[in-house]
Amino acid sequence: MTRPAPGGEPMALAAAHLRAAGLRVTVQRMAVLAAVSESAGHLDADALRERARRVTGALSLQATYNVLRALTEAGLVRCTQIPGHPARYEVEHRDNHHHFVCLRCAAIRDVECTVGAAPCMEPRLPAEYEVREAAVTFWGVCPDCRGARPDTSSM
Amino acid sequence: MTRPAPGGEPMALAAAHLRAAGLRVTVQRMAVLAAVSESAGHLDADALRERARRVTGALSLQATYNVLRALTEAGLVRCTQIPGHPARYEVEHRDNHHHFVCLRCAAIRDVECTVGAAPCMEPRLPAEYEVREAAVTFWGVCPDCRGARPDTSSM
DNA sequence: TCCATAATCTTGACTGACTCCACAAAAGGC
DNA sequence: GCCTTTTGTGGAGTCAGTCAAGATTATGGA
Repeated sequence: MTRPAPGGEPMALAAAHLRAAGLRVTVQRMAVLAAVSESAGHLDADALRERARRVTGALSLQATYNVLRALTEAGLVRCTQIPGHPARYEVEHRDNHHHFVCLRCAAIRDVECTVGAAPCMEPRLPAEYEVREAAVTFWGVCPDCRGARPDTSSM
Repeated sequence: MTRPAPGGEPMALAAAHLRAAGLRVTVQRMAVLAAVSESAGHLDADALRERARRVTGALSLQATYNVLRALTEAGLVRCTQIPGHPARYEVEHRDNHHHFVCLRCAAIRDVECTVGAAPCMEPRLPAEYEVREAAVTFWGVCPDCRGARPDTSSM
């Protein structure tokens, strides 16, 4: 039996990532980062807090937000804000992918870039505008929701 | 002197639009719709309420939200939700344009479609996904902000 | 023109997501 | 191991938006 700590390897990995990013290594940060990594992505702050608590025991909501902001600023985590829903977090892969959001269940699914590596990065704007990022969000209905209820909504 | 009502022609126009959309014509609705039309677009509910109040005198925030929802559902107004900012409204032109958002001052500017009429509408998703809309948001720095402060932020 | 009725507006309380603040706790360099 | 600085905690507060109930008002028919 060689389980060093609750959370095991993901925690060690998280610690390494934190250190590499020049962040202080705390139980809370490891736990939250591990939670983001382990989930398939797209969990909100509260869900991540719940998961992290399995390791830390207690974890304030404030701390969760602090950690997530630190991780986001360090480039370890990507924050996806979908209008009308709490912000969700996923591991930063730097692949510039986009998102499909289900209008019914609000599920999020990653979508590969439609065109090349940085799609739609050539808006028709005067040169003075400095474009740094393009976020594409596809709105629609996911297979699960289509199956459950053919199509009642018209929006 | 033939000024029929405070607000004048825009109000009459708004009334006509409301009637055409099958909505009841109320002072509040005319005032809000006129406010959306007169502004260059991209005002939030509170700003629109302020403008509408010049005509209606009093107007509750709740009524403003009700009216904006009715107008949006009727297809007269388009609601643009930028993560981290209150929802903003503009007249629906059905031209499928997108938005540029300044990271510093949060100003919004319309952007013509990058490719054809419905850009990026071909995400690499299984056929079971029903895509209804694609929203493209460009994040960057507007000319005003670049001029005022060369470039201090790195985000 | 008046009236009945259903849609709309007002007021006030409430929710959810997130932030601010001050103090306590802990990480990491010496 | 000590000390400085960064982090985390708990509680109050903010902001955008919603819910609910009763008062008003637009609209179609008599």
